[in-house]
Amino acid sequence: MEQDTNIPQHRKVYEILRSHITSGVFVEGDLLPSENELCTVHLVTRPTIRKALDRLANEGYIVRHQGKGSIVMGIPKGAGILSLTGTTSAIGQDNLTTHIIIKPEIRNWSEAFTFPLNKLEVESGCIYMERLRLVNSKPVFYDITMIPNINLSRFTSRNFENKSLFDILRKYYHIEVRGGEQKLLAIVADERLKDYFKVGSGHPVLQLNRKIETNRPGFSIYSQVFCNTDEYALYGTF
Amino acid sequence: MEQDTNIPQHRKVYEILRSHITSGVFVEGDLLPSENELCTVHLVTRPTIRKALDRLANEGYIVRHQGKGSIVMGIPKGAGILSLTGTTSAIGQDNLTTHIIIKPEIRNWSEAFTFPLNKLEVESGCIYMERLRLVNSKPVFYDITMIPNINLSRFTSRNFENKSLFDILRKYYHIEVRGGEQKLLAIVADERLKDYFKVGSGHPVLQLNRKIETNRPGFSIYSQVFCNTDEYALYGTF
DNA sequence: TAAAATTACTTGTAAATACAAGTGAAATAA
DNA sequence: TTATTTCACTTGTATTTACAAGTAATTTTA
Repeated sequence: MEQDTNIPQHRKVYEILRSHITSGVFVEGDLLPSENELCTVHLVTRPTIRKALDRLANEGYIVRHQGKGSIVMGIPKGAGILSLTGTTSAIGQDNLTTHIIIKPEIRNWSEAFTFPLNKLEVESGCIYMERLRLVNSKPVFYDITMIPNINLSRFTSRNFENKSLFDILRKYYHIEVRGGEQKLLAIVADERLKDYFKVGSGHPVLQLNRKIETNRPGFSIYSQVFCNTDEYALYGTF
Repeated sequence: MEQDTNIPQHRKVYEILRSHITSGVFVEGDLLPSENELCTVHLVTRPTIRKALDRLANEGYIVRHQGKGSIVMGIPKGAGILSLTGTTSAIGQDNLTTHIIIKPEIRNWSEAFTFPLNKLEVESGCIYMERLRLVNSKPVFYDITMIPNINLSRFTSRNFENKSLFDILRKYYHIEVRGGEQKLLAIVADERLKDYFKVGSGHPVLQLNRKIETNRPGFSIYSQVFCNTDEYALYGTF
């Protein structure tokens, strides 16, 4: 199964400390054991410990202070909608309701919001859906999602009303987001958006085209999000 | 001038190699000199060289292959304006020209684009500047930058025409971007933006308010960027 | 009592050394 | 000629050692 050997020590220490932070053994503000303490605990030398801490610091789990120690920062915040997690976590799930405009259905496609598709993606077709997201009962997001129809059994019959698409992909299909590309524009609302957002002519709308890459090689999710930023600006950290 | 001493060796090597990549001494696909060669050139030992290369690899300037060497990847695409590095690297420096609308000057401030300021920031005042960025001779970005006037000697007399603000902060003041927050909206161009972007009434414009945190605790850079996305969408990876 | 110095920690930098492991070309053997 | 082996070179991991520099509590001194 897992080959303990072959995995470098600094990596093991990193994984252990990281899990201790994500699981709450250490919480924000805590002081990590000193490097020398970690040395004796993990039976390695300081450069090895420091390599593990380097990575944790780089990823934002800890902040190090000369003379004081390593301070735990907790799980690093994502970049909200502008980064990994999708619209749901950008707002806070409480006030977000979802209306399915077009239920997940299988369609043909040849390109996805200006992103080119590879041969397998084109041949497989896509699962297409449209959703309107309301924040405090006001329509704010209108999004079109296209997912290659590769190895996603029973996907179209699932319920997306109150669940995050990404949660479902992770839980049932072991698909996790790794990164992606996005293009951002400001446009004026067309007839459809005027209707959905209940706004007048010439209303500015933020458009976001995204290609979201996953841990499955060659499997990307494509989405186009329109956002009425009148009351809610798109917020993110980086 | 700047104190050579005090700057760690691995940092100096990093800066040198980085500048060699960004300035085109090494181009994409090139093989960097081997670690041992770099040792003899820079008169340091391998761990020091490796620390510099670690950072270059981490930031995407190079990719390392055991047994082969370090391959130059060029200037990392990064998340462009949506992430760390600012507008300059979002487009590719070649086609970007900068017009200074308001030269860096010291002003009073009490808030920064809806971001609240702490007491020290308010008391210190800010360095204020406005710039218009042209991509292929067309005005695309209009940005207002406000930097707390804390320990930035001779800052207002520096030249920002063709240099990245962040490069200057890093090189001369050892200030590095660590992360930040941003708010994104779509608006319609006001009189000023219509004038700068040479667009008509009702033209949609993307507005980006950012608070950019640095390695100096409590020292943040605030910027407001307006972007005409007619021809150039804001592009980023994550 | 209050300021200053000491001290015992912490992380930061750097060298010297050793071996493991991957790569690719040159030398060797079939 | 072709397949194999060897070898020189690359980066990866890890230890040991040493000192610098920042922090904070303690001790000393005024």
